[in-house]
Amino acid sequence: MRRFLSFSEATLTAAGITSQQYQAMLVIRVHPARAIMIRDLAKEMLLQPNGAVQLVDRLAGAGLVERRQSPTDRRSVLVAMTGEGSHLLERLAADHLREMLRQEPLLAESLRRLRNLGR
Amino acid sequence: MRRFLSFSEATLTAAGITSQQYQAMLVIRVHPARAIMIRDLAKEMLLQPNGAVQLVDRLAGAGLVERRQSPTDRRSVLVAMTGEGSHLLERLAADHLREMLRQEPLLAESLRRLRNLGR
DNA sequence: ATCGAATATGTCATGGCATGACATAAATTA
DNA sequence: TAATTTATGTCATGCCATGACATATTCGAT
Repeated sequence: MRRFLSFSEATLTAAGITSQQYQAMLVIRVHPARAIMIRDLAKEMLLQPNGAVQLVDRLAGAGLVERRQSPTDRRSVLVAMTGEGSHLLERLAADHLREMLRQEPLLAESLRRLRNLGR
Repeated sequence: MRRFLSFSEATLTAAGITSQQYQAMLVIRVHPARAIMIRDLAKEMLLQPNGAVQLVDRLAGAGLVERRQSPTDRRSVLVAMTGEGSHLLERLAADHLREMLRQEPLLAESLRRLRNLGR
């Protein structure tokens, strides 16, 4: 697990973003409307809402995400990917899947050993 | 994976330490002499040496770890667990193993799905 | 034996991340 | 309409990690 996370960290650093920013983009991407309220983003990432605000600040500052007005609630903000953000996310997700598949046998073996420990 | 890490985070927060601090203690505990040079700690944790210095600062500040003079090299410092640190580590490691075993079936299932994705 | 390079630790400034405490505006409900 | 709740945001704080740099010690080549 730690090995995979380490690969992930390196890949993301090279792309100029962090793990949290990547996770946030994944959450947005997977969301039905391709846009999400900050409150919901916070919930999915197990953060306090104000932490999510600042995460979105940084993503927006990097041009990967943009804030839109909600048509139904003037309090809330919808966060959506920019073209640049989408493009980057696709590339990174593909890299991650490839690496995950590459390391899958090793992880399976660790899991087998763990299972034996439990007996 | 994220679910387990989330459990880990909560457990560690309740104990008043962070993930990095826990990892560092594990590395020290596993080391042959039960003591480690800061340089080697940095290597194992994939950090820059100066980052490890500050991590040890915080652990020492919390009384979980202590610095000792190396008998062979006056430049270097040996970091070892205190009694308090050892005690805490044992407890946390047991909690983690228990939870890992509890979530093992779920992880195995995810791995199966991943393997199918690869075909 | 000594001088220069390499090594080990440490300091400082910076930036991302996350929290708690608090503030503001808009929506809900009583 | 008044009180409450909700959504976002600001501020101060602390951990984490980095790059740039400093100091002390050791090692190696001459």
